[in-house]
Amino acid sequence: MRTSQFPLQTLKETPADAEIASHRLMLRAGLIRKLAAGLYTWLPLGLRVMRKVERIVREEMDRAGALEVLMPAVQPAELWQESGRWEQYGPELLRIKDRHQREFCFGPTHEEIITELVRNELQSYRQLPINFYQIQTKFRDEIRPRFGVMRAREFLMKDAYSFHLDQASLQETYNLMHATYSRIFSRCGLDFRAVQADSGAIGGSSSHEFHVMADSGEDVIVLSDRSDYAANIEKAEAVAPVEERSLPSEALRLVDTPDTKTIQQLVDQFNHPVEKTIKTLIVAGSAESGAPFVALLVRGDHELNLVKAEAQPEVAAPLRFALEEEIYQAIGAGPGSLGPLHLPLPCIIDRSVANIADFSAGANIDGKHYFGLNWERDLPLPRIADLRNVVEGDPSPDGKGNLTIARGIEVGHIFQLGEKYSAAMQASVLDMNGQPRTMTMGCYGIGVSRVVAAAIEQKHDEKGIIWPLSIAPFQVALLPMKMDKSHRVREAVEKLHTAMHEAGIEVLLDDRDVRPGFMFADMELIGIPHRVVVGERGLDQGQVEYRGRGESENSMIRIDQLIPFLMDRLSASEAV
RNA sequence: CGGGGUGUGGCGCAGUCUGGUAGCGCGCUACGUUCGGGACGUAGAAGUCGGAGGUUCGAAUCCUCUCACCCCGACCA
Repeated sequence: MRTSQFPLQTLKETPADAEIASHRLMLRAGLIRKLAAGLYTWLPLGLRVMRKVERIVREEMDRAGALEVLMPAVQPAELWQESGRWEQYGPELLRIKDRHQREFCFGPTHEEIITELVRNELQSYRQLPINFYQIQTKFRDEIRPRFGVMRAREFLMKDAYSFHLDQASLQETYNLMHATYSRIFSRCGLDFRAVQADSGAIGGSSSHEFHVMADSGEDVIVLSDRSDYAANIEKAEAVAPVEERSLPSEALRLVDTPDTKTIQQLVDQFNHPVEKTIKTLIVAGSAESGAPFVALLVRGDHELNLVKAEAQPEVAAPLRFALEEEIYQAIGAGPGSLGPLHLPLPCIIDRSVANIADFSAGANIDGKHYFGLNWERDLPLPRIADLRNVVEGDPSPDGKGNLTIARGIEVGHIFQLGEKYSAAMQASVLDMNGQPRTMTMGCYGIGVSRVVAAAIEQKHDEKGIIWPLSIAPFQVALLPMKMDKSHRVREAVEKLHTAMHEAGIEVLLDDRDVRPGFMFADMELIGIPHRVVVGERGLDQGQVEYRGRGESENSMIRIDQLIPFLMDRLSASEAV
């Protein structure tokens, strides 16, 4: 390919509304252009990258025995009503009507559609297990689309759905998909981790997310320093402290704290250790709790884990924090003065809260706190649960090592759906006894367009993108110096271009009439992994210059050795 | 949804407070000089100032409505 025939729509200036590196670079390198909030056009250069990711995904899914299908993007409301999600899904579901006023949605996911297909097409257990996948455009009307294609509304996704007669078969395919995803992201040249994830309301025994490691990632993941334990912080268990709770050593006292509304003020004003403070959070109670509100207690230096909180039977789902007026009405004191003693609400405390002695908490009277509180002396021990986010240094839940915290970009998610959709939509096959059996399902997604952004987020420098070879839009940039003036350079470059082409190398020849610095800057911005410069200087010695995108020094290569040299470089990183 | 902000050639911005008929940089076109790390000169093309209505002799600028986009808010006890 020649740049004269391939628009490099690069920008020298940084677009105003791009906040993170990948978004900026995707715009500057001319990979994408925004049409509207969360909607992007992929330019030729960007599409080449996305197609490469797609191809890797497709090859590995095929290799794992999955079968490609293509389902409609627009889906009838009836199927969503059947699964119950027409009501459950909020405004994120883009609902549309056709000319007959029939309701449809633009699919954010395809469980209903594949289940509808499979219940009609499959009749026998002999046809199971089976795994269908597609690579297709999804639409989710995100509250706040941002970061370019990282969190866009319209995006390209690979989604797969497997169907099984029993859990053992599902587990087998699940494991296969786990391995397949690992191969996919390895082949994409990314530093990633598979982490245990919350399977949410869907249930099921197992769920893993695949994260590309990057400091700008929106997800917090925790890793053990001594084992392969890895989990999303939403899921990571904060294990109970092993040491016994200390015995009470202080007397209970009620203290005037008129200017103490926050934990920080309590710590500062009373020189009180933050580990001996309690945060009392009021959330809406479930029908089961029998109370309008429920109190959740975590240590002052800890954060409530929303997923864990919502999972408590006493807590209403979705989780809702009480408003200030509601707190006054229910307790008679405002936030900032709440605590477990004389609290007229059901109470659940975090494991670490159960373990402190001589602690402080609000007195449920405005402007007053208790100090020297002790469980089982001053008040009974409430129900104990794991409610908090783990923090750096906490013991790993698998008992091996301590936890470290990192950030990641979720690019893949696999989970076991069980019978949620197959039961609701009556998708069954006849088993070996001729009896109908509801199929059990697995579901496996990869955000293809997000992988492109995540790769940039992980691999870039101040000059631009540094593509992993396997997903680079071109493998080699071929840059002639003063081609217009020098017949030798022109001849040499044309010969090399042809030779590379014949060797199957994806080469981009920069035949624009621009100054060298311009070419260098553009090729670095768009991140071509290998660069070959042909100039009079080198030709005098029968040489050309080579430099890898991540390198800072040139190597001189003899012209007749260039193709083998490049082939060597290209195959070195092909191996997985 | 609540709060804040921005809409002016393809991109980045000034001009708006204090009304007088639109400007800068990048990019683009042509020619010339240059050219191994985003060159320079000369000459050009390109904007109903987001939209609608109003005030005024006159509106990018003031008023009303509206649309779009961006940022913040989902831990606070």
